[in-house]
Amino acid sequence: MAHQQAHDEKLDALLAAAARVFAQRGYHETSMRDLARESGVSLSGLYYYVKSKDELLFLIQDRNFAAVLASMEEATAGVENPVERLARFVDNHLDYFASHMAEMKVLSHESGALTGDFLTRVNAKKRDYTRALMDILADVERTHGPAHVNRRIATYALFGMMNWIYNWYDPLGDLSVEVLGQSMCRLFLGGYVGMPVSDAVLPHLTAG
Amino acid sequence: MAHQQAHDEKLDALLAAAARVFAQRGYHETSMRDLARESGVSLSGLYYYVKSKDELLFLIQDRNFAAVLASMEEATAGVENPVERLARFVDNHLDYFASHMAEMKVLSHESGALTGDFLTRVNAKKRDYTRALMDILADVERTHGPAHVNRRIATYALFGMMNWIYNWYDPLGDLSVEVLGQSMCRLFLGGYVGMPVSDAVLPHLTAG
DNA sequence: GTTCACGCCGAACGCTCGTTCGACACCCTC
DNA sequence: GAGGGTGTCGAACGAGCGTTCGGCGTGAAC
Repeated sequence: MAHQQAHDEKLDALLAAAARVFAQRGYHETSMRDLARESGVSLSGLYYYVKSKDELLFLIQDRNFAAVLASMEEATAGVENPVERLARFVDNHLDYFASHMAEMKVLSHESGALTGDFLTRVNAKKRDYTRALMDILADVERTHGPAHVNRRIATYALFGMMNWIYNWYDPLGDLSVEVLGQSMCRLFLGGYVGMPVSDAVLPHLTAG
Repeated sequence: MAHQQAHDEKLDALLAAAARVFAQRGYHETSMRDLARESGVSLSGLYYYVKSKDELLFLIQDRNFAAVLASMEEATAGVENPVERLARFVDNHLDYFASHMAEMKVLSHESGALTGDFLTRVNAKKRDYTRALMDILADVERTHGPAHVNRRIATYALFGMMNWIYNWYDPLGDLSVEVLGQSMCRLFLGGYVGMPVSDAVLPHLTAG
């Protein structure tokens, strides 16, 4: 139905605008009046698309988490080599991050702003995503010798270096997201299992 | 003068209580009434110690940044070996972080909430601190072979894995801050200059 | 015994917040 | 052309916000 599609498109645009403002000013500092002004809709008009400000934040977080999860599963599907699986995970994460900077900043920075059912549902996705990386690390250990550091610490350290980029990285600057991904893979793998990554051991990074 | 000292002590207690609440609820979600309730002072009584809510946040950030900066300078003073300097930097950072979890979460999470002069002053300290780590990395490169990744990326990656801990680390859990520091040093050095850190190359970590 | 700064407070001000409500124009269906 | 769902709006509500102000008790200074 055309109605439904137009409705969804407008909601998407609204969420995108909201994410932009949330990323810039922060969730709690942003008023519904700000969002109305920025998205070209009246204050009360917002409530036709969204039940509350909370739900707005939830929709941004839930949709983007779902997208990065799906994208990650597609990127790693069928890849047998654990190191390459890891590289694809990292690449996918940074790639999505860089091309949805505002949304991902909201995801990383405002994760504590949700409550109740909304929080539970987003946390479930977060748990799945974290688990996926941890499983890859377990595979890497199996094939590339013992880990030099605790797996849980390694997992969160890797997420830390990736997610922190919203504090400093400029997608339009001179550092490409490919270099970023390759760098973090090297940094991580070299320390985690002592892998010498100075040479081209990550073929897919150059192959596209 | 005894008056001044008592005043300062009360201000310190107030800042500590405020940092605790800010860390839990966030800066903007916390009202001055919340702080009054939590610190046992009346709402208007707060304004005897502090000019505004903004200044309260600034004082928390500025004082703790100054403390971690001074502590870092003391920890690295006189240490010649670049790798050990790096290890001490990391240890100091994580140590201060773990023992001032609330304050450091405020520092990491609410860095964008300041404006104007307050922002400028905190950013200056942040720049100094970042520069200090970058200089250590330059020394490490000089003595331990060429870097495998861009120095700027490496710097922020290391800060990322360290600062991210406020999202997952429990100082009272079974992971000690010593293990945390050692792990992140290994992780970083192994990937940055290909240093094999599986054996005890970081003497001070076990020596205290 | 008066003075005065200090530490602290209750009450209030003006403002902004998220949300609701009733209404209006539009367009498709019959 | 009547009816009803869809999309949008201005105006208003009650609540909570950061901040201010006048005043009160206390203890040291003279």
